[in-house]
Amino acid sequence: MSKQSQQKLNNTDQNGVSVIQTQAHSSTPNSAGAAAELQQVPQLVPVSSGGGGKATPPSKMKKPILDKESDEYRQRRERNNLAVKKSRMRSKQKAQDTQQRVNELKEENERLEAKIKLLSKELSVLKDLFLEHAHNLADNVQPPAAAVTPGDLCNNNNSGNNNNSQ
Amino acid sequence: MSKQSQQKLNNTDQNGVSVIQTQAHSSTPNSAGAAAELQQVPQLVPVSSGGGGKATPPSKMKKPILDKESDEYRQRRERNNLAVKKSRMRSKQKAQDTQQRVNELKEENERLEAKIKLLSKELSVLKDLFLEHAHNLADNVQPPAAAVTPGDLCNNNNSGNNNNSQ
DNA sequence: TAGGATTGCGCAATCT
DNA sequence: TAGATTGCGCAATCCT
Repeated sequence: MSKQSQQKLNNTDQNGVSVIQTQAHSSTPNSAGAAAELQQVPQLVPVSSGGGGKATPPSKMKKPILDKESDEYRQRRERNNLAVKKSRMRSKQKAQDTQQRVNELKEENERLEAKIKLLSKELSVLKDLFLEHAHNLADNVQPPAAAVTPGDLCNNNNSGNNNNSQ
Repeated sequence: MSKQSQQKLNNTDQNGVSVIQTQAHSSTPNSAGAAAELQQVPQLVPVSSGGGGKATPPSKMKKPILDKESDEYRQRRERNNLAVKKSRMRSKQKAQDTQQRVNELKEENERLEAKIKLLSKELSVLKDLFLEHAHNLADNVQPPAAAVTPGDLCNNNNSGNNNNSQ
């Protein structure tokens, strides 16, 4: 984390462009409070790309050779810098949100696991109770017909098992 | 995604340092195959920081004034660029992993929810069965003492409820 | 102190 | 045409 003013200048050569140094005007149109100023605007001079004119470009005729002095250039740069900052903030925020989501889901998982444990226990108790009761009945009374067969319950025991296939 | 060579130069002013342009030697010790060459090495000259000597610096006396010509500088830069790339790759990977984790946790959650549903249903059936049976007993036999009170089971019904408190 | 790891930032090429 | 992304280099810090 650092929040220091930083002045940079870079000359990107491209498509045959020579760079000539010029004294800069320290106008600092920076919105952020940058203290130090030291502009150095390299003068871009298009190097003649051979003898031919630039009519009917071979494939794609981009890069009208940007003039780094022009207001338009600076404006474009500034807008882009803003966009970049915005985009990065978003990206960061998103990453943070995703991490948060992981935490939430983990918690939820634990809750669910706990609930499953509880339900399983309840089921188990209930089944034991039922079986015991059924035995008692069998001992004390002779039911004319089979009322409820404990076997049905036993089937329910762990039928829906899930294999952790991973 | 773009993989184009790019030449840059920037002069960072700091702690009172003026920049004077110098003609560069395009030696290009770059390992990466950068086609175009155009070095512009700004000569860094320390501006006298007042009249006092720089003995016993007030706080931190860093920045021995980097010489952008030196091999050491270039080596440092290159190492740092590598480190940066590495760090960014990691960061990206991590973000990806986190996203993946979210997906996995979501799936797991669904599985757990399904299991809970199943268990709940089983419990419900079992309880109904038990209650019915208890009624039958009550109708047909007069138990000397209370054998099992169905109320106990009803208590177990939905005890462990969970509130989604975000 | 040295040196790798992070982070913020600007530029330019692309993408949308 | 313009904003959004993305790769990259620089420098300041952070962290060992």
